[in-house]
Amino acid sequence: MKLEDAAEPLAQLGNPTRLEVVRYLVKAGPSGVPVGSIQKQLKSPASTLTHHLKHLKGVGLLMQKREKTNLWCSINFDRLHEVSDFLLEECCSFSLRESDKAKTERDAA
Amino acid sequence: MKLEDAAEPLAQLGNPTRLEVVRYLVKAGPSGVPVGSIQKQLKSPASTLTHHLKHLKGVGLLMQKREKTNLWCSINFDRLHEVSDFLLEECCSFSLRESDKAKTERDAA
DNA sequence: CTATTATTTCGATTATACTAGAAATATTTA
DNA sequence: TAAATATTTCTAGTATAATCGAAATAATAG
Repeated sequence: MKLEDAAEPLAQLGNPTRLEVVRYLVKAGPSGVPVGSIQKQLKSPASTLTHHLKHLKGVGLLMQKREKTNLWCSINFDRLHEVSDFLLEECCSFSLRESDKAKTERDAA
Repeated sequence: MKLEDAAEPLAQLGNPTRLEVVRYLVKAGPSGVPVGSIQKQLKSPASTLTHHLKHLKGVGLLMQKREKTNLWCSINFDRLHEVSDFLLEECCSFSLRESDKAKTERDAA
């Protein structure tokens, strides 16, 4: 995953309300929950919630599927994984290099 | 790490310029680099960069240490790890529960 | 003390994000 | 078709963020 592609999802996850939505959807699992359930859970006005869901959908973190009157929302686990992987690569890339350096130093001694 | 504590660092990482700063600092390792090096690398105006560094410092992702005329910046690896761990917990928590559910279903059969 | 280099603060501009009520739309049920 | 429920769009106010030049400050070297 490229930096430019990681920045947007990270920014979206950086909003407390949206992060709560994500946490709630992760707990809900692949089947997801209707918008209304999220609304009740977060006690958020419907229009505000719609706004946030649009953002999450926009960066591919959210999937939606209509069934009867309800719109079911679920997390795109793959996408969320990509983002966390990106961060993990970023913050662990030095540790790896450090190990190499340590090895190099041992070899030199 | 609590959701409220994760949202702010995530938001800061969500800015492309700051994410580049972070990536550059990760590559630089624990010793870090002076502000001026980041400035040259990113070709960012000094005042803009200062602004972004202040943000990263504000959420504990950046550490600074003066030495002669230079101000050396380095990543707080622990903090960055905390953030990526938070995301990882979020996106993996279901997989775990799914395994449990699958086991439960097998047991029931 | 002066000059030099590094970095920050100030200030102003412009852009983007958050919030939420009211009205509109969509979908199902009676 | 009418009523009920779920969700979205519209709209607008308010707040926060990004940008960067110019001037100010900090730290050292000569």
